[in-house]
Amino acid sequence: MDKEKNEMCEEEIVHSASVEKVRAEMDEEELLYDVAELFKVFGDSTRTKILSALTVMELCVCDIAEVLNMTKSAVSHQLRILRQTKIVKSRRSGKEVFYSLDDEHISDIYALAIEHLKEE
Amino acid sequence: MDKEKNEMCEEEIVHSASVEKVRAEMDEEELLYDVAELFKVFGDSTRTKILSALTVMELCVCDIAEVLNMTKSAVSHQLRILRQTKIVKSRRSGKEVFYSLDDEHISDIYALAIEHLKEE
DNA sequence: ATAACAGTTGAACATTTATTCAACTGTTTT
DNA sequence: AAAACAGTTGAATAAATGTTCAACTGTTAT
Repeated sequence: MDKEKNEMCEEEIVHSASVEKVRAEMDEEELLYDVAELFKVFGDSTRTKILSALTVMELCVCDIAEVLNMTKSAVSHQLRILRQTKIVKSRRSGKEVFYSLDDEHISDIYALAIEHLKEE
Repeated sequence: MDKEKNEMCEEEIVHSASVEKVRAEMDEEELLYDVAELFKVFGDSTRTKILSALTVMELCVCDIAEVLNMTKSAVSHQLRILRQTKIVKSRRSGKEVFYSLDDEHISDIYALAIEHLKEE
């Protein structure tokens, strides 16, 4: 069943040439989903705080919680997301688990955003 | 009222030196909120699709809706977010409103993310 | 003036997601 | 072996967010 007139432009009225050109030249849909997923990870202030802290030095969960003034549980949940996306890595040392940045591309993207925001 | 023992590390056990160093050297909290807000805009596949399409060429709302196979309303809502954050700009031409990329820093960040994802 | 179309907007709805809470694992110390 | 601590995890709750729907504005054509 077709979409209603009110919700979709008529074939004739749409700039068909533009639509076709864009469809041919824009990035693959799958890649664009991945881009969104990647940025989603940075789109939370708890996680940007964790990343900023880890830019300074390696830290255990307890120290991150102390720096952010949050519970270990909340921090751990966010660290799991950062670990799963390969943005941070962890190593155990006795009872403690130390986290550090894993991906340098990520630092570059992060730094570029900071630079952009500071310029305003 | 203090947080419960179970939820916050004891002062003595936390690595106080690390915590102080990180607190002194990490980015300002306000900046980190802004970073998160900026990335949040890229953290949605509808918006990454719109940005990828506008990288190819300027487009009216109707064409974007056609390319993404979405309603004009849904696209317009997302365009508003991109406009408010100064990532895209618009110009009216008759009945149509054309959108294009506004900020080149943004294109750089976007390109860096694409590059990162393509390398894997 | 009226109809038709492009686009916008607010409210409702559905989905996602961050934090809390409680229970759990693993390591060290006594 | 038991207690103590660091960290993890799943379920529940609360908050944020994307899409739909319907009504609206603004422009052009009849």
